[in-house]
Amino acid sequence: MSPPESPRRPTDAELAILAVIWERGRATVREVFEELSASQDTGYTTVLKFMQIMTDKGLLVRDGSVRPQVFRAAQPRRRMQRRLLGDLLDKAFGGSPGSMALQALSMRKATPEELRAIRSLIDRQSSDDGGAS
Amino acid sequence: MSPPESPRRPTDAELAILAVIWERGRATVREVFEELSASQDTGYTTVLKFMQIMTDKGLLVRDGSVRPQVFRAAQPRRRMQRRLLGDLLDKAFGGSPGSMALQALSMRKATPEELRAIRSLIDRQSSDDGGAS
DNA sequence: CGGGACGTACGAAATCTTTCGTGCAAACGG
DNA sequence: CCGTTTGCACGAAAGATTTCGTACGTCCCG
Repeated sequence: MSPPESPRRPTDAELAILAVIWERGRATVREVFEELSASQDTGYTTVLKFMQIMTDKGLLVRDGSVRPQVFRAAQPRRRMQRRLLGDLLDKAFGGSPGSMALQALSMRKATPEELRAIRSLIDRQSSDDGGAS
Repeated sequence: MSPPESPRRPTDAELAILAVIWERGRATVREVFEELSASQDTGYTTVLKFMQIMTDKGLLVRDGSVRPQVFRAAQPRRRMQRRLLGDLLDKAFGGSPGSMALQALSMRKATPEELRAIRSLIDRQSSDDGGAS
């Protein structure tokens, strides 16, 4: 009925909760609360309320069959990352992924493994281009 | 007085206005309005109001000495991009710039020039990392 | 059994964002 | 000079987000 097909973009507070759940795979309200309250000042019922809202929005899936009910992310982390990145790409980077990637990389150092993966992706895209210089 | 040193993060609507101003360097309310109303349904005074708010927030700088007053971005595009990217990096990518860059690049194809720049940046970081202490 | 701790739902206040309407001043054309 | 158009500021409504208080149910311990 209510849960829409395309979940609305998560707000900041929702994203903080999602981050915890993505990390753990699944979590109870208390688990999320414990983890969040370590870094920020928040109340238990506040977290609970958000998780209820997020379930309504279709961001989370709830299993109410067990006593402390457990929640999971409705969408995999990757898909959400992709969405958020795409939004930002259009809104702030004029649709230029290269500029975005460049700045992401210059912000902090990536792991050698990631660098390797990026290089490989770039090589694939470059060959497409066909440039003997 | 009011204009804080670190301007608050722009909202979606504000970002749309900033995008126009970044593109042009400077703009009047009407110019921004014309450009925005081409793609979305918005009113002139709505745009004006936003630009006033953004000036208060320190996102824009206003020159009221000329008749249609002109606005400029208080911060260069780059700095804002960096900020937004940094936010997203922490909130949705677990602080991993590599993962972020990888997904940005796999979303759309970047220009050869950008690819070249990225490769060069990666090379620099790789050598840094692997080498002697 | 009774009291407390834990879990859940709900409502609503407090804020922030988005959108205009209105009032007024300046500039412009005839 | 007078009516129209353009520009600007302000206030306030409508919507979205964030934050809890409160009420209630269940379960466990003594």
